[in-house]
Amino acid sequence: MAIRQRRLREVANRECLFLDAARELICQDGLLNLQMARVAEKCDYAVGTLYQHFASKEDLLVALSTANMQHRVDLFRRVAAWKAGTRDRMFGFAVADMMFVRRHPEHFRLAQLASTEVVWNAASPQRRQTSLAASRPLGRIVESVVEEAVRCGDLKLRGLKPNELCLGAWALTLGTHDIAHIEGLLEQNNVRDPYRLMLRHLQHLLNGLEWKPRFDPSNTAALDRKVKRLCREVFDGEL
Amino acid sequence: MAIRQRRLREVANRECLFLDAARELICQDGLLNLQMARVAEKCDYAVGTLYQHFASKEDLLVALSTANMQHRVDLFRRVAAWKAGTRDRMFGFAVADMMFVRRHPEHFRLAQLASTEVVWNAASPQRRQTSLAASRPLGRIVESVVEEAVRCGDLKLRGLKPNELCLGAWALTLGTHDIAHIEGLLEQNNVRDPYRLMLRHLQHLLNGLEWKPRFDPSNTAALDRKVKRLCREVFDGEL
DNA sequence: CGCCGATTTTGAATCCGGTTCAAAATTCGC
DNA sequence: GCGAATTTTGAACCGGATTCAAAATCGGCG
Repeated sequence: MAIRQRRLREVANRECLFLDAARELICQDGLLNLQMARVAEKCDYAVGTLYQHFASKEDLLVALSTANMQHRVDLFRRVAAWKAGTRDRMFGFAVADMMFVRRHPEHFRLAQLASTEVVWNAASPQRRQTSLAASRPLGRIVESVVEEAVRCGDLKLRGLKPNELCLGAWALTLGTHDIAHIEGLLEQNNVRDPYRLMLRHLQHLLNGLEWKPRFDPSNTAALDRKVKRLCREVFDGEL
Repeated sequence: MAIRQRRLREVANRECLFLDAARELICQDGLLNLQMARVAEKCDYAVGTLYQHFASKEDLLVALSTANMQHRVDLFRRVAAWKAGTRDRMFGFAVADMMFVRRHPEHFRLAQLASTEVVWNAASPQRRQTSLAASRPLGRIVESVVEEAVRCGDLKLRGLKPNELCLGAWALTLGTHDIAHIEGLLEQNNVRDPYRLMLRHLQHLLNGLEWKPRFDPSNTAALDRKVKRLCREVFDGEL
C-alpha cells in the first residue's frame, strides 16, 4: 500500500508544479492570457495530464486562488499571536490583509475573478468545497480574537455571534479592495490612499462597536504609528 | 445635417436594442452562456453590425453594466429627496443598494464580472471612460447628503473630505455583496441574513463617525422599522 | 430619375484556445 | 517476463469570438 501513498504524493506534487507554473505565467503575461496549453508545456507535461488534475480552466483558477489563500492565513496567524490588545489585533488583521493585497495585487485579481459566478460555478463542486474549507481558518482566527475580547471585557456582543460581528470589518476590507482595483475610479473620485482611509473607517467601526480601548481615528499620526508598530513587530519591517 | 442626427439617433437606438437583448439572454441562459451571435440574431442583425457597436464581448458587458447603473442612480435620487434626517438618508442609500441587488442579482453579478481586470481591461478605453462617468452621479448624490449633514451640524468631517467619508459605507456595502454572492460561504460561516447585518454594521459605523442622531444598532426591532418606513415612503412599499 | 462614390451591413470564413479521447507508454502484480 | 490495468500523450475536435471582402444601401448630383 506504500506504493499507493507514493503515487498520491507524486500527484500532489505535480499539482503544485502546475499551480506554480500557472502563477508564474499569470505574473508574466497577465491573467487574461493564461492558456492551459502553456501551463502544461511549461511543466513538460501533455495537456491531457493537466486535465487529470483540473476539470477545466476555471477549476484551475479556483484551485490557484485557494492555494494563494494559505499565505494570508499565515499572516493572520502571526497577527493573532501578537502580544497586543484585542482591538489592535483586530485592526492588525485588516493591515495584514491590506499588505497582502498590496504586495500581491495579482492574487486579489485572481481571487476576485474566481469568486465570480462565471468562474466559480464552472469549477468542480469538489474544488469549490475545498476552497471554502481553506477559507475557514481565516474566519476562525478572527473569531477567536473576538471571543477573547468578549472574555476580557473589551467588547460586548450585544446579541451578535462572533462571526456576525466580524462581518462588518470583513466587508469593509473586501469592498475597499474592490474599489481600489477598478482603474480610474479613485482618480475620478479624487481619493488618494484608499487603504489608509479604510483603516481609519475600520477604527470608526470599532468605535461604533465600542471595542475598547477607544481610539481617535482623526489622529492620523497615531494611526500611522499603529501601522508602523505592527509592521515592525509582526511583519519583520516589510511594508 | 439633420440626416446625420437621425442616423445618430438610429444607431443609439440600436445600441439599446442590443443591450436589451443581451440583458434578456443573460436572464434566460445565464451570464456564462451569453453569445455574441445570439445577441445579434435576437435583434435580426448580422454579427458584424453588433461589432460596430461593441469592440468585443467584454466591451458589451461593460456597456451593459453601465446601462444598468442608471436604475441605481434613480433609486439614490429618490432617497436623497426623501424628507428625513441626513443620517436616515445615508442609511437609505445602503438600503436602496441592498434592495437593488436583491431584486436584480444578475445586475450585481454582471457588475462584478465587468469590474474584473480581465473584462475591464478588454473593454475599449472609451467604454471604460463612459462607465466611470456614469458612476459619478452616485458619488455626487451621496456626497451632497454628507455636505448637508455637515452644514446642519449632524456630522463633523474631522479632516476628511466628503467623498472620503463616504468610502467606508461604500466599501461596506460592496463587500457585503461580494460575501453574499459566493455560494456556500455564508452557509459555512453560519450567517443567516448578511444584509440585515450589513445595515446594523453601517449603523455602528455611523455611530463611530458620530453622525447624529445616535442610534442603537442592537435594537433590531427599531432597525427593521427604519427599513419598513423607508420602503413605504420611498420605494412605494416594494420590498 | 438614374448614376456613382461613400457608407453600412452582412455572414461565411478564420482563428483561437479549451477540451477530448484513442492510441502509446508505463506501472504493477504475478 | 508477461498481460491487465492505469496513466500519459497530443493531434484532432469543437464552440464561439472576431474579421473582412463582398453585397446592399444611402445620399448627393446632373
